[in-house]
Amino acid sequence: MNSLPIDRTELDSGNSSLVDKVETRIVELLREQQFKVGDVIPKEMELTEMLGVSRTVIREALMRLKVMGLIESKKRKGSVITSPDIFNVLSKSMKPHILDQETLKDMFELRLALEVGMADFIFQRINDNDIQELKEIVSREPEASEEDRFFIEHEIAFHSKLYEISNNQSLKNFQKLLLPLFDYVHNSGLLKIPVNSMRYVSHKGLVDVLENGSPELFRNAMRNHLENHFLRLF
Amino acid sequence: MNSLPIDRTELDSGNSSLVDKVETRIVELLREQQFKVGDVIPKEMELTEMLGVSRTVIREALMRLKVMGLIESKKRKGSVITSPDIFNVLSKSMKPHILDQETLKDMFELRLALEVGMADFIFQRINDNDIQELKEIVSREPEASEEDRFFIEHEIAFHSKLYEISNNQSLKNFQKLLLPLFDYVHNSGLLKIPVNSMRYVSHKGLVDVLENGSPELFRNAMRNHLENHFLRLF
DNA sequence: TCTTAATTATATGTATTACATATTTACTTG
DNA sequence: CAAGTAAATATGTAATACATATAATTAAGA
Repeated sequence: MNSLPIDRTELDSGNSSLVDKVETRIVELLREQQFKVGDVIPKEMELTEMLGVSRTVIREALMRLKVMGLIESKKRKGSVITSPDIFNVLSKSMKPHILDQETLKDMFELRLALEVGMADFIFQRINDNDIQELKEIVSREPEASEEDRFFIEHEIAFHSKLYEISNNQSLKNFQKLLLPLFDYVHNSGLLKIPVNSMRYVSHKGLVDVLENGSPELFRNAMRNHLENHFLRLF
Repeated sequence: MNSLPIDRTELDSGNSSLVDKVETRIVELLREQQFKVGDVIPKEMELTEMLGVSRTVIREALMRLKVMGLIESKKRKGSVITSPDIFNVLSKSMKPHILDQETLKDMFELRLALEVGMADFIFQRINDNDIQELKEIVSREPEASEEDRFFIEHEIAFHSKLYEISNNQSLKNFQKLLLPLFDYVHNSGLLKIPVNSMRYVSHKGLVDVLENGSPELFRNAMRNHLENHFLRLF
């Protein structure tokens, strides 16, 4: 394996540092050479020689790839290509206290859109066991207007199960990622109208639709179930 | 500003390196001290003293925060807190040639769910100008079954406008992020049935619903419009 | 011969030091 | 007082040394 040294002339530069270039170059390299998940990439020292920069720079570039989830490094073994768990990556920058309000609101909306829109996947993949589980979850729910904290827990349990049924790992991860944001958004005063725990369509109602209805009916039911959230936004 | 040195005892360790701990500690610090967007954080040398580790380690930790978009660093000035553009962060790890097939499929599904689910936001925020623009886009579309490349461009133009109407920046960024994936997925042989450019509901049909219909009708129309994509998945 | 324990080699992880570079601040000089 | 120049400062890059974990190999023991 071979490669030309990094071009240090400041043609494009002004904003791109040496590490920037090296990072880009390494990613190019990995693609050119058709590296696949599981392959070990060249050692740090090999890269320093190939690109003609110090190990410090190589390490910072590799560190970035690591943070992005593109590689994992192990002592003695070197670094290997990994398929990034992109939502895990995202979760790293999801610090509610740092995200600006607009983004928080955006994410909140995104969640609502997803839950309404994933009806077809749920219907395609749901089985009798899932229905049973959902019924059990519903049966364990307390009567309306109990402990707030308690209420939210059951809310999460139910909706998490739906994500699970979707059998879409990225979607599941996305939800896990969004959960911590909700508390924050709920308490941030970001939404206009205070929360109203009365729901137009209950969890039980949703299960009924899942059992006997259609994706179309479910979308509408879910939309109604989330009515309060939508109202708070508009 | 003050802080105890990092605890180097390998209590939890086994997986967490020194940089891991330092990274966590710095984020804690920023939260404890209520740092807000725009604030400059302590200099690298201050941090080395505060935490009792080398500048190398501090730099690697800061580098991570930089990659996550939590800070930006400028020479002489130091590092300042920034509100992360989370989808820009995400785009960094979105290398289609590295993502595994399952994730690609997941993302494809995620897009479909979003477009069906965002009906309420579109309806809430659409205005007459938007309708006009959409009509113009539709009027510029070629007859069915023309150049494939051409067809896709118009497809993108139309759907991008919908995201725009949603007035949700994160959603827009998300779409921009997903676009490059589609070519890849389309050509990857990942989906079962070949693409069929015939659509059950046309773009013109969608605009009609936007003008005279309801969110509910629009969800169904969009679901039908995307029928081929759903079919290819199931 | 096979299993297990000790040894070694290797690549990443951490530390230290030095110098480069950009940019703000302060100073000098006309 | 303005303009240009020098100093100070914090990040960026480099080089080197040692620490540490672990894969690979070899040696020991059953």
